[in-house]
Amino acid sequence: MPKIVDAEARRQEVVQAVFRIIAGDGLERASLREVADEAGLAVGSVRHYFASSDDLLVFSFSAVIDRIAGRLESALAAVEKETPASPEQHLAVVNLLGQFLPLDEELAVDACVWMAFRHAARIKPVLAAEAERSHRTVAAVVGRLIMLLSPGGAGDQQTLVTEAERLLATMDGLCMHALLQPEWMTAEMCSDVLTAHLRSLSGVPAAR
Amino acid sequence: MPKIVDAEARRQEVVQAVFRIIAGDGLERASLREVADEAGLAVGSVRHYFASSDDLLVFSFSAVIDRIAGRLESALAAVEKETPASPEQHLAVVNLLGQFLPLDEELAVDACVWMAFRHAARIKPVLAAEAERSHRTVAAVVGRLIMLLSPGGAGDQQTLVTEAERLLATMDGLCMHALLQPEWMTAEMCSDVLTAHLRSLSGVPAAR
DNA sequence: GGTGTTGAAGCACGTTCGTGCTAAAAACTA
DNA sequence: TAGTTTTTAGCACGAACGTGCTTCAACACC
Repeated sequence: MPKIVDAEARRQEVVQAVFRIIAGDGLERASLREVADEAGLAVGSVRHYFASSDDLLVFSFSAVIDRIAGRLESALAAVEKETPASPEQHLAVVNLLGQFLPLDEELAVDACVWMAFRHAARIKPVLAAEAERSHRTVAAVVGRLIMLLSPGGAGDQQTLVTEAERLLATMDGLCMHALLQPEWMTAEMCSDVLTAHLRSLSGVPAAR
Repeated sequence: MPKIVDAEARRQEVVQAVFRIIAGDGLERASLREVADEAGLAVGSVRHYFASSDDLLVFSFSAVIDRIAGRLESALAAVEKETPASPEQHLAVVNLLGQFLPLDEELAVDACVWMAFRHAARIKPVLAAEAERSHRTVAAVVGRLIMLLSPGGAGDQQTLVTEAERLLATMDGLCMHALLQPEWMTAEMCSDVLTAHLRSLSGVPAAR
């Protein structure tokens, strides 16, 4: 049998190297040679775990989606535990939405990588399936959140979908600005915008 | 003197070729050879008008910013002509915000190119200055729009800035989704989200 | 203890990239 | 017509890329 090596752990190490490279130098720099260097391995070793460069990228994309989705769903569970319209629920909602933003180093790396892959997927067909999974997963979480925040759970179905898409767009825009214009879009500004949106949101279903 | 060639027009043709390549195959494919092919020129010819590859990219970035800024400012002037809170003004506002979205072929190409350059600017320092100019210019337009929509022009200064950033983030998020998930974010969905946001916006300053 | 499977490493090939440089072609001036 | 300057075209070089294929060392099992 082989050398004692946990193949799955090794793959995760390589993926972490991919993340660091994308966050620091962009996705186009995530070549096999660069990744191998960053992971402290030889090119042949990386290729032993990933059949091709595309394989490595798709696997990394999938990994970052799983990380983000995991955070979002556990945060959503925390929201569901709180009683509706309570201050505790509001805090849980802010915490959930904060998972989208690059508020600490780990979140920033994931956000960078996530954005890079989603944009790359527009061009590279191999990434398209994962990009769609990413969108579906995150949209589902935001959709459930909107349902929870909608008073009584009633409300027009169409309005709920629209509000979910609106919240999702705002969060993606905030994340983008925080990544690209960090000196303008500070953490405080993010927080202000977020609370303003939540306030605007709670009013809309009632006005219908 | 030279061959009868309008140098500025020739540069614009090359820039158009850059736009087509970025929109179709991504920014990393916008190499000198590809651009020259797309423009129907030789590599040497392109290099005659642009000192380096970076030069070409920076010039193209600047060009797309000017195009977008021009559209926005003329649309903003149209908004300013209408009487506040009138249906005509509302239409003009929707038209202005529609300039952000890939609603037709030309707007889609510009949006693609704009997004690609802004994200590339995070990595490539040569693009940073133009990226900041882009952000400043667009933020100024959106800021003036928020001022126009704020009843009486009064309202807390901080609130206005927050609302401007919120609108900008939402528009960028909408644009992004329309580019990356066109099957989910249709033109109709864009319109719905946009009107929902405008409704939420008009309520906030009054509630303060 | 021998043996075979597997992780790790590296070479070689063809392609593409940016760029410095040279030379032909074209068009206006004298 | 001869000369000058701009435009166009192309070659050559070094670097980086993905990938097929080979080689070496290490460990588990019979």
